[in-house]
Amino acid sequence: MKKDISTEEKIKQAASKVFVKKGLAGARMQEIADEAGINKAMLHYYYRSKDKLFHSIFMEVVKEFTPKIIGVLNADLPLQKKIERYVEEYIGMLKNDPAIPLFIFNEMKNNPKEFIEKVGIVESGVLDKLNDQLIEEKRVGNIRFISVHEFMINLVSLCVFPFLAKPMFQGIFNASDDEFYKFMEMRKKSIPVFMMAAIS
Amino acid sequence: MKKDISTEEKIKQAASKVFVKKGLAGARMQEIADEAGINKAMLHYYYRSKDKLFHSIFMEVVKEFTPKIIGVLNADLPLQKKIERYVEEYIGMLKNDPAIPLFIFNEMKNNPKEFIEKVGIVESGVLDKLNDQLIEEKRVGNIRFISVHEFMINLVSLCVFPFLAKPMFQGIFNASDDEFYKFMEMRKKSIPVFMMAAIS
DNA sequence: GTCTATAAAGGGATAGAC
DNA sequence: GTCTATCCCTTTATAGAC
Repeated sequence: MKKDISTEEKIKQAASKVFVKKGLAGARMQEIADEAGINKAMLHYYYRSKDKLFHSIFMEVVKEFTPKIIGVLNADLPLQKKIERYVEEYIGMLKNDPAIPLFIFNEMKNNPKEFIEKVGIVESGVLDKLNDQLIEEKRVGNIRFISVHEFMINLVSLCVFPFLAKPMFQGIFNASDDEFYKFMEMRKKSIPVFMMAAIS
Repeated sequence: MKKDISTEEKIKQAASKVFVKKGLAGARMQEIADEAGINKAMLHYYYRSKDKLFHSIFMEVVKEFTPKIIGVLNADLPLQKKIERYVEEYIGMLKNDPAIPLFIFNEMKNNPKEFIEKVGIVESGVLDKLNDQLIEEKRVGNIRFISVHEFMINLVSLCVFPFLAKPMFQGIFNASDDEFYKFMEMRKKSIPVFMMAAIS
């Protein structure tokens, strides 16, 4: 931990690291304090309880993570380019933080209501532009019909699932981290091909 | 809890339910005891520790779950039928136990080595038959080339990911359990279509 | 704001009666 | 085998000095 950043920032970084790795129930305040290079009492001084600290971190992670996921969807790009950029960015981001999806899905499962209330619906309009685009491409005969929901869940599935299954994947194929990331690098190319073929 | 089953069986059922829901770190021995309708001491009488109980349950869940996943792969079926049956069975199974994938991926992340040692590699031959089939279909021109690894991870992604993301999905689209399962029922049809188009 | 020391609660594990 | 009572370590949280 660098000395030139504020204590609160040190706590945030440390807590984020430990919570993402261990989850709420598995994390220890002592471990977070150690990771931050401070002592436990400071954690309670800045955030009154473990729950509050967790909640704060969780929101921060989610809010940093979700906008990146939907940004490209509204870009003014032809469908194929949009898919390519989306996959490229999404997988690139996950290579830096491979544990985030499992973290989010877990804690969302443990507390679905709060999540929805606090993070709020990703405004229901985000898929509108993409929806129009799919309809238009279908009209001119470039693709067959597919609902925007199915399209999105398939696209996200193909990008994210391997990261969720990373330990199993590496176990079964006896693959190192390097090999796994090389595989995902390949998928930046193969997923768009797969997607385009699937809807053409 | 029924009275006509053995205590050990009651413990297994209760522990399985609680561990799958809460994970190892989040589960409480007291909660398992309550769920089983017995007291904590009995848990230690049958399984010396929480870790041992968890380990036993985890192995049981994995061993019951994985064979079903690979069974169809070696069936003697044309590719399309094989995909259809696979998707049908996999999604059908997950509708009964939607929390299993997250449970397995979580605890595998927490202890990847042990998992590999104990569960063992899903023998490296399981994909051979499917691999041959993909090569043959490519040779006769029915499909384009796709490695058996990509094929499998894509197929599994499309089936499993929605269950991992279930809470988020339901939150974003404000969907009830019924609606979610209806959506997955549709996917039993749409995934095979999507897959076949993607590789043709 | 930051520390040490300690309280208070939680939760896994065991002893011992029946 | 099953229970109650209890031990005792772990972990969260607070008090109080500096």
